[in-house]
Amino acid sequence: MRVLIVEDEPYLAEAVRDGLRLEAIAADIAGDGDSALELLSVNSYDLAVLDRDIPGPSGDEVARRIVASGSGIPILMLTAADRIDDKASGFGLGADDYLTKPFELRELVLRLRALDRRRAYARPPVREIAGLRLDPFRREVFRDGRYVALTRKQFAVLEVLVAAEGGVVSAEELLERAWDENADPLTNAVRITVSALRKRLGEPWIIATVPGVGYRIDTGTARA
Amino acid sequence: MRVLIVEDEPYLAEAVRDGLRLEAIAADIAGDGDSALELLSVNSYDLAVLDRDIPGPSGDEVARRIVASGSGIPILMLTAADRIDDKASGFGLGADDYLTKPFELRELVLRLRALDRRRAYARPPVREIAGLRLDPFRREVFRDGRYVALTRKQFAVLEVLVAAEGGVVSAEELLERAWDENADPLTNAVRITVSALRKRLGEPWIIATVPGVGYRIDTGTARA
DNA sequence: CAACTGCCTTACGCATCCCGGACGGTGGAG
DNA sequence: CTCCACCGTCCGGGATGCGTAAGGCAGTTG
Repeated sequence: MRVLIVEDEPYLAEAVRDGLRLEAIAADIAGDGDSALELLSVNSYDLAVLDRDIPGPSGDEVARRIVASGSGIPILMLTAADRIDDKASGFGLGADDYLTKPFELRELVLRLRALDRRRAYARPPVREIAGLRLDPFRREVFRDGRYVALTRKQFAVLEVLVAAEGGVVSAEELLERAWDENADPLTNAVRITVSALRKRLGEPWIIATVPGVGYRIDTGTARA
Repeated sequence: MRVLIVEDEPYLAEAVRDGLRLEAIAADIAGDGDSALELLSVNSYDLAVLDRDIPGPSGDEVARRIVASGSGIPILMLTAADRIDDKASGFGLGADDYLTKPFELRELVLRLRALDRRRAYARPPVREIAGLRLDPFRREVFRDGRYVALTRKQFAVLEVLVAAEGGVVSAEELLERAWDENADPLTNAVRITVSALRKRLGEPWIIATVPGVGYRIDTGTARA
């Protein structure tokens, strides 16, 4: 489990990190909103712990960005006790849990584990590959962070391709997985759907054709 | 915050009560198991502090009853130091925390506050998502802070959708959860209710249709 | 009993999706 | 160069699924 801690007070942040380390939870620290957003874009985290009151973009703003990114990373908000009335707005921004300072490290760990479990069990994993993010639970697809509306068949086909993690999938296999049993083997439905998919997902094209074999998600490794 | 103290030694009980009062925590005292159960049935408490060794029904028995009542009131157990080996059994009976005598008042307060926070988290009576606030207990719904009157069915459906936290819920699943067993599988009651819900909740529409799949709360991640 | 509300079935309009057919483009083999 | 296999894309009709209006039935209230 890997966590991003966004907290502007170094002493507190490091104390939390050290505590989490004992629980085998890896944690990175961002001291302000900008570095938080940068770290989020570079690394992949399972959870985010956000102090609301930080330099640069506020904790609220960072939370909004995380939610909008569609990554589905759960957020635990930290706030000073005297601002507890902000609780509603915190949840409204997409925070999944809330903790008021001062808090016990033990409790933080419990909540983080709870959030991680909830994410892991309740939701099918969000798959990411080559700038493509596919959320089976919400049935949403993002290309480079932008939402892409897909039809049912298009989503089904893309789901199979993404599940293959860049491996080649034959037209027959696509037919078998994304269509029901009684599909005409010599249909060109696959070609049409793939064509539509490419168009919807925009350029650069992310679905590569392997002549005579099938299709695969282009992860860029094959490009010169 | 209101706490029930179950402790047969009057001096200790009152010392604790006075100490808690300074922390703005209201406390009632029960000297034995029977009066504890009576007070629990009459008043509503946020927490219970139980001495294991009391006259009448034991602390263990009282704890069992509290858990069985389904009220979800967290329990902090007190025990003499020489019986610390009972710790496991105490937790087994549903105690949420544990303290051995003698203890410092300061520590008791800290633990009570922690328990109260955890309770607030463990069963959030109010769910919030995307500007929607839903109170299952009072059967009330607010959209952006404004009250919205809903019928029973409408509320039930919205409850399921909100519980899914933005995930897609199929019409079948809605039927299964918001209607009783004998629902016609090919009814369009769901569509009618969703339609009415959308109208009641006003614009912008907060329930999105995922064609061929189901419905979900629109958290806004799909726009922008 | 009358009026009302909540709830569901029937029915219909409408948008969208899906796929067969046809056509054009491309690259390799002869 | 010509042929051919394979692939991408446009078009149009049929099918599907969704939204909503209208009416009836049951339970509740005054």
